This record gives sequence, C-alpha cells and structure tokens, in this order.
Amino acid sequence: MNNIFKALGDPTRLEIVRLLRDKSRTPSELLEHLDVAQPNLSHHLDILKRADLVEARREGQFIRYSLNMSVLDMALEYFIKMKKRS
Amino acid sequence: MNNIFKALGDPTRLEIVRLLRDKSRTPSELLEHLDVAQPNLSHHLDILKRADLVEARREGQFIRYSLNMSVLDMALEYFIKMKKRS
DNA sequence: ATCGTATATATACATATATCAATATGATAC
DNA sequence: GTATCATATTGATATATGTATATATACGAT
Repeated sequence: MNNIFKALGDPTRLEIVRLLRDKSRTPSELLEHLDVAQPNLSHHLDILKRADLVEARREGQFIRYSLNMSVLDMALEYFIKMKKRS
Repeated sequence: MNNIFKALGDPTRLEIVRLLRDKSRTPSELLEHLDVAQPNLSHHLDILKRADLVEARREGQFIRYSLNMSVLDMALEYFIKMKKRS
C-alpha cells in the first residue's frame, strides 16, 4: 500500500496519472504534455508500473500505457475504510 | 496533493496513520506500538503535520495527535474523481 | 529476405538532492 | 529536576534528473 502512495508522491508521476486518466497514451504522447527528458519519463513509468498503477502493452512500434483501475480501487478502499473507523 | 501521497509513502507513517485512525494519541503512546526511536517518530509526525494529515494540540505536558479528516476526504475525492473519468 | 535507416522506448551511468535513522542536544510543562 | 517532545547534525541510502547509449520495431530499397 505504501508503495502505491510512494509512486503517487511525485509531481511528475501524478501528472502522468492525470494524463492517463483521460485515455491511455504512449510515452511519446505523454512527452508532449510533460517537461521532462525522455529517459526520465521512462523511469517514472517504470516506477508506476512496478507499483501496479499502470499497465503497458506493446502496439507495434509503440507501447501504450494505461491506468490499472483495480489498484486505484484499492487506494479508494483504503480511504473509505479510514472514514468508517472515525 | 502529491505531498499527501508523499507523506503516506512511508511504512512507518502509514502505520502511524493506522494507529491514529482508531483514536488520537500522544507520541509516547505511539511509541509503544512502533519500533522507532523517539526523535525519529517526532520527525515523521512533523512530516505528517506539514502535509496536514495530522493535527497536534498540546494537553499540558503531552501533545495529542489526531487525523485531519478533511485532508483524508480530499484524498478520497481524488480517487473518486479518477473513477468517474474512466 | 536482409540491409540500412528512422522512430520509439529502455537502460546505464553520473551527479545532485532528498530521505531516513541514529545520536546528541534543547525546550517546555510539571 | 524529570518527563515529554522537538530540533539539529551526521551519515547512509534512495531518488530524481540529465546525457549517452542500447534495444526493438517499422519500413523502404536492394
């Protein structure tokens, strides 16, 4: 659980998640909206992938990244449970 | 927003939040449940406080920490909105 | 079919910075 | 003076970012 938050605890990655919220995108598409170097983006995507927040699937020449909703559900559940106890 | 996640992205702090979910506690009470040195706990509490996740109020000799529910609501909202777009 | 080239993405490496944990010290309330 | 808690400092480790390089795919020419 803390890995999910850790992955979200960076402004660039939070922005990536925001962009993927609308639709799945390729790294090069993401680069158009972000002010980071390409290898840097690649690294952030790797962290998000390892936290299971995003999924990658190859589409020919491209790789398409999308949000993993089930992990986002877990995070949502976390806060819902927190409320219940209070 | 990313500061909230950043604050939650550490196992010790997540455990502190879990403990405060039940009831507000003083640092010395928290220490009974955590395997960290006192100054270390103090530092973690400071991070949580700066992220507005917890509030501190002095009670004589003690300081009582409690969860700030409104910020937790914000986090909850964040994930709810994420779902809506998908 | 393979060779060369362009494009998309990842990896390696170096470096700066941030984070964490431990120890020591300081401040406040009793 | 003692208990509770915070702050400062230090050192180790992790993280973020940039540059350079490598890998994978696509595609056209031969």
